[in-house]
Amino acid sequence: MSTLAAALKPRKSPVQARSAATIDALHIAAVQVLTREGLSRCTTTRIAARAGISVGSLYQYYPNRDALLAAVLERHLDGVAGAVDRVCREHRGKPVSEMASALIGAFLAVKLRDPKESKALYAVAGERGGAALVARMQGRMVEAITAMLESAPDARFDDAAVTAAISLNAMVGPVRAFLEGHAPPKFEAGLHAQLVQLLGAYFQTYALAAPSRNGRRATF
Amino acid sequence: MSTLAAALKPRKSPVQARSAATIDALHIAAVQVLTREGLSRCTTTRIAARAGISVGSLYQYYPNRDALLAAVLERHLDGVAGAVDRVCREHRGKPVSEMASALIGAFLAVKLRDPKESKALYAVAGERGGAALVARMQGRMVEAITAMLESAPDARFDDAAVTAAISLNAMVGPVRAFLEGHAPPKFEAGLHAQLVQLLGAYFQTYALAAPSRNGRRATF
DNA sequence: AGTATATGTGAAGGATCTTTCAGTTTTGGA
DNA sequence: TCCAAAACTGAAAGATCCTTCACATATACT
Repeated sequence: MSTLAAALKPRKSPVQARSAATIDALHIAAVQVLTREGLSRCTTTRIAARAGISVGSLYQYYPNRDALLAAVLERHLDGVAGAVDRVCREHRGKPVSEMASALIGAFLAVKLRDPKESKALYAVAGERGGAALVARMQGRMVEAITAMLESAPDARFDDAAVTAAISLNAMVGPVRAFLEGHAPPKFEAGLHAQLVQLLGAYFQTYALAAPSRNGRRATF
Repeated sequence: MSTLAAALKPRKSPVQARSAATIDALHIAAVQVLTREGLSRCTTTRIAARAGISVGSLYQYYPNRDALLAAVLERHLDGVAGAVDRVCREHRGKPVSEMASALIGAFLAVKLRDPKESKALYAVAGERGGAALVARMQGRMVEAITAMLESAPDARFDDAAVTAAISLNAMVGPVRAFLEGHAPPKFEAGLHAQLVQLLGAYFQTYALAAPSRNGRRATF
């Protein structure tokens, strides 16, 4: 384990129920301060105050500010990656159009469950510790999507990993734009449908020629 | 003009050639410090030192740190939006497949011209002043793409603005993932081709039925 | 009840950062 | 050459912020 990684690890684990509640309060407060004040003003003092505890308590569980923020981000990303993992496993062997629809549905569901949290954590994801976490989680998701794609009965991908990475990020882009507030008003209403159309069309590009239907291997 | 907006405006304009050089040096130094130290350690003192000038000079042109960073971001985004504006105007009336290819080519060209700068400025884009700038530029680009899409002879979009916004961000997502380093190794090689395939397929989804070719109105 | 352990407290030291301003140097033109 | 305007300088004041630590309180268990 590198020194840098160690510097972001939690300091000690909760034993009594009381401390678990404290940690929860810290995570919630961190997101709140993040949304209300921004990353630069998201200080340990403010987080602790909002959580209703003292700064000292914060430092019993996290060695520094970044470690706390990283923990909050990790919990969030873990939820997202978990959801993607699950759908991908559940849709192996299904037609690619179903894969697209299911993947998007699951991703949107987790990301939009708590939009404020999702939005706030983008700032953390850009920092030193956050970038590494995001990279790890992206890897996990790409792996899951890749495995799903390779199991498609109606398509063959020459490099499923690349297709998976493109798909994931083609989905991430619009969702992020929506969460961050850049986006025309009618954007939200059509988001799900448009993403399904986008990924659906992309996947069909790799479709195997079907005898009865007029599916075709499109080239651009 | 709001007080907040005024607080991010440059303080005075360069009169002699010397000061224009100083401002350039500041912008370059800001990006360098940003990449080497990260946003939180990207301080006025460090930027000035790297630029080879004193802190006082910095404050003659920008009222505060955020104003400088916003100016750097604005210059960058203006370049990107300008490039997109241009291609979109040049490809009105062309088939959608050409639109997709050209749009992606232009976007990739500006964004990858100086990858370090592009990457570094993501952090700035997330801050208070940056978000507003990004929103403005996104609006400009979406407008340009919308106009282009509506001029397509071989497709009809029921809501071109939404399609434009989705397209833009479906492109932004993967490019950002690449620049930030989350991405499998073979990602870069296929990035351009894959994006063309992605947007091309998406646009074809709105294609008008062509009498001679086997273009079809796909539904998912 | 008594004790060991877990948890919580918050003032204060030390480290940056931001921003100002009184004074110095450079430039362009008379 | 000489001066007024433009540009530059950098030490220092003021404002946070991070983190620690000596001490207080709560909990679980005997």
